[in-house]
Amino acid sequence: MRMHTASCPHPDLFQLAERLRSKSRKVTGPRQAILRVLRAQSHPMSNKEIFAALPGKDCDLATVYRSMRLLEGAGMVKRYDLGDGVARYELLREGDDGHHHHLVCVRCAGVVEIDECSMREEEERIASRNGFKAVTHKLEFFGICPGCQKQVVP
Amino acid sequence: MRMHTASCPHPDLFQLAERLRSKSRKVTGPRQAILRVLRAQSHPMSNKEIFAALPGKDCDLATVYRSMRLLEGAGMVKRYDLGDGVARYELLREGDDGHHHHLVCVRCAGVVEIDECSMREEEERIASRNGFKAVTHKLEFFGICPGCQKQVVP
DNA sequence: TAACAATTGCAAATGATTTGCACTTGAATT
DNA sequence: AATTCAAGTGCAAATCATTTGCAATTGTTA
Repeated sequence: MRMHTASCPHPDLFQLAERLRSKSRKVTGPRQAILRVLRAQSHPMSNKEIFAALPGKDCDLATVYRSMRLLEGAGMVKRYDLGDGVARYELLREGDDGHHHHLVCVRCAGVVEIDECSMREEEERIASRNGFKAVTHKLEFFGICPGCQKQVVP
Repeated sequence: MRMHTASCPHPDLFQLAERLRSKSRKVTGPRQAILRVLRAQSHPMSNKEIFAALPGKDCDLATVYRSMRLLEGAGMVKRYDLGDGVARYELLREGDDGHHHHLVCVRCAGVVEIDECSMREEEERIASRNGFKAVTHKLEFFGICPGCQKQVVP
């Protein structure tokens, strides 16, 4: 299934490579291949999905795992947890913190990107009410998508 | 670390046992022990934590896992995902769907229960905007608790 | 109290993710 | 262009949380 929001312009590969180099990280073949895969998707992808989408067997699955952790640390991708115990990643644009949410279909696992987030006030309220600092949140929505609503289920 | 909100009256063991029997589930030793442990806590507990809190080695860890899944299916506990890949459970009162959120300290992992939830409208908005039905959400907050703010960190 | 499905313990199987280690390979430097 | 070496990689084995097969046990019900 495919449910895209407006295509968002991902950074080009050259820029991505520069971002890596600027952090004294090598721009290796596997990393380029992985970034190319991520650029082609606007939805979160799991390590396995990324691995499977590599055109030639460009690298080992372990390298995908390592690369994603590195890219996350470098602030180039953001990790999301969509409820099944699997990490998923989305490429970030420079300067973007990637804070947004997802609407996941519980039947087909299709994902819709939800760009607005109206939780800032709520965070402040919760922070001050409980004496916490630096309050953030994770929020994901779940439901049944239009396509799956038509499906007959037993 | 301990951060309790007002103590909430958990169902008594007799009532819990009845709820099990009414679903033709056996009220076994391990299950009673597990329910006793859950009753003593008002914060989500992982399977391991529950297992460790069993007074005598009342049962196998696998049995805790199986029991928690059963209790979840029976609507007697609710499962929460607090961001580390570990399932945690809280006992529910009869008729309560247990929908609420948590404020988790990223330093000490202490948990504060957040009882209000102002997301109903947001759910509706997101449902209608995207043609989804039965939209729900998962939301958890993270921050630094008062205690940890005082700690000196390198 | 017999009869039986529901439960349990134990060990082995999963599935996602990480890691040890010896072998490459970018990229900065001669 | 060749040298150098930390960073990166493949592969296999190790972890961690969780599940499952199976034979033995135990609530419940008749």
